[in-house]
Amino acid sequence: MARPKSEDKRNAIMDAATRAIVSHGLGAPTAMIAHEAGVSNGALFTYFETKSDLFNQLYLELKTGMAAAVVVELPAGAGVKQQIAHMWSNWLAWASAHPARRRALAQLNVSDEILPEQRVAANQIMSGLVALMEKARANGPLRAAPLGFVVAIVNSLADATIDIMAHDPANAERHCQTGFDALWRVLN
Amino acid sequence: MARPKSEDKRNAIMDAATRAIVSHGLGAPTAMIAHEAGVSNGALFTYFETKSDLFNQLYLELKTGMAAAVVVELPAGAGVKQQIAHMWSNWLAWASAHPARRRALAQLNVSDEILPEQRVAANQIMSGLVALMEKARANGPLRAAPLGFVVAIVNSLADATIDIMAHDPANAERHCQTGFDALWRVLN
DNA sequence: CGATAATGACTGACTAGACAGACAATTAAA
DNA sequence: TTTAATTGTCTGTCTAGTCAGTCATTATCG
Repeated sequence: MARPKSEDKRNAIMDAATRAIVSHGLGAPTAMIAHEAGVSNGALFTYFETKSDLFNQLYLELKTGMAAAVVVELPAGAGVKQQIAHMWSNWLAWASAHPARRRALAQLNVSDEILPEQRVAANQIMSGLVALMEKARANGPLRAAPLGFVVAIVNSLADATIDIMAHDPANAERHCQTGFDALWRVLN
Repeated sequence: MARPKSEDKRNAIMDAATRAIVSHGLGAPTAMIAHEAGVSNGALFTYFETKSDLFNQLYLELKTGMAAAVVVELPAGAGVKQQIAHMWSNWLAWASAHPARRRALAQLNVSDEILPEQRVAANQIMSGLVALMEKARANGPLRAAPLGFVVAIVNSLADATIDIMAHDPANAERHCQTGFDALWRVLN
């Protein structure tokens, strides 16, 4: 197999792309990303066919990482409210710990660079979470609403909460709680 | 004196920019915008110093238009809940009537092309609305939260509702109501 | 009221720079 | 020695913004 590709370098490129997107948007030059990753311009294209390909893979990877973080130590036996609270806390903790990843993901989310099939794949990764939301709203006022609507609402509440936490970290804990209370009022 | 600038052309450029942003993001070439507006490449730069300037003015104009639409026929004497409901209905009606404007505004909102002073100006335009939200949450569970958090939550709920309405127009009326109910549960 | 001068909007070809991706040469693993 | 990763230069393309020249409009004259 001759010289193997290095997982480290791939990760370095991913990280560099994340940072470059935060600071320069999706217009960030590939040369900048490569340089930031400590890799030559050309090497980037041995790991990713095109810039668009890089962004699509990054999108999926960020989303996967986020989904994994959200379900960490989820109390399987606990009630729905407790599970949702746990998920909420994990989610916001992830966003606080990785602000760059979260912001890059937000940019990729609204971009038309991301192929529909990648979005579908990303949604499947979140399926466990979606099932949880499905349970949470089953007997509440949103029981008749489309599931997609519920997911969108939860997402947007999380985004708003994450924003205020990032903006006022001193009261992050309180904002997290406030956000959850609001979420629970919406669902029940 | 001499040939006056045409308000029509300015509007044509704004409209073209709106459409171009929706279809090609903020990377839409100025040449495309000019062409779409039926105006020469150079003329665009007699109306707007730079591309960034165009986007900043467009941002402010879209936001102003939205704010104006939201307060149309606001029942001054009515209770807070009724006023909020009216505002909500106006807001979503505006978004349904002008999907391109709404999507372009969303893109501009998350862009770093928009100068902070423009954001401040935009917020001042929305001040009447913000005052209304302030009243609505005054005795509810969010009474201790920062006003910015409340605004962000309302915004995000509106966005989620607008999305589902756009995606499933047949049930738009019902989704609008569901969204408002959720909003009211959050505020009270 | 013509005629002409002054103004500045308008045109579209042009430029300078940036960028994605290709490639020939080099290096390192197998 | 073979294979493939890696390098950094190179190229063709694209784009924001410029500019010399044109043309519509208004102001000011005799």
